[in-house]
Amino acid sequence: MPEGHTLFRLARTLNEHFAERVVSVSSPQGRFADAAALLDGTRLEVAESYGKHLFVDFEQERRVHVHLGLYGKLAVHRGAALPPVGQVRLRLVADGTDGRSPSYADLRGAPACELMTAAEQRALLARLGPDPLRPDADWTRAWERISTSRAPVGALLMDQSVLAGVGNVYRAEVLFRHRVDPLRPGRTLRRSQVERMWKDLVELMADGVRTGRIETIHPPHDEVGVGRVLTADTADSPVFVYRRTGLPCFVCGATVRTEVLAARNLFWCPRCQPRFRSRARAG
DNA sequence: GGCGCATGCTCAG
DNA sequence: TGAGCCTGCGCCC
Repeated sequence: MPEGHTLFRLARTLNEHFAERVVSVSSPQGRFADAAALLDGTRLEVAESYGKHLFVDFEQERRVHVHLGLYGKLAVHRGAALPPVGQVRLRLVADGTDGRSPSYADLRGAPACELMTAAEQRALLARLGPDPLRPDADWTRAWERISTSRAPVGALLMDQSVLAGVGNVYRAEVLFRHRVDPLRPGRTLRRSQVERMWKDLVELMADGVRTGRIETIHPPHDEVGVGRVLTADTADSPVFVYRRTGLPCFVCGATVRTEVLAARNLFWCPRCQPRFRSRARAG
């Protein structure tokens, strides 16, 4: 599931296998062949993620930018490299002649796999909002965007320039956990509410890094599920509303709904997240 | 086996 | 707004 926690784990795994090692770099599929030839036989220094972006730094200030998009995959394996299967855009191999365990990694299906200069990387990072997985993240930058936007909060949470790393699953789940109407305009939210949602995302995404899965139900109930008690067996679902269209809400029993918002399927409970109405003004 | 959809994002129009 | 990327999965046959 390539939301931010997946990229964070991938960077960590790449470092465990390849950091500070001389690697063979190739592009069996051919679409990254020129860049691969440039990097081949050089030292991979470190991998790092920002939001849903992955950067792999090589010696001589060379770095590869990878974005997995909806269905890109990066598989890392221990052991000697097997012949590539399918369309392998990028392959990294550490053959073990350095005395460490041999490893290899294959990248498939990614919309972005490219060499990037330091200036290009800075420009890309400058477009990203705070990433809940980064300890130095400043959530008030997200608040500044949300509090001044008429756009629905359900669209703002998916906007990587507002928050980096949040995808469709975390969007739906955090809105449910805080009983927020996804269509509510950003600027009608209170600062304290956005702060609570941010802190919840920090914990939920850190859990995602630990487990490798998005699990937003912590039975029998948790403080942020905002003091609510589960009224149904949730054993078959790790989440409250994501992809549960037509099924009963675990808290109130109402039917979970779906609607397209910002070109993506949005899931919510119409009773737990009632439609926001701006306060009528006396006049 | 075929089909359609999916955790994302960019670009053309 | 729609196509594109071109993988993996669940579902249906």
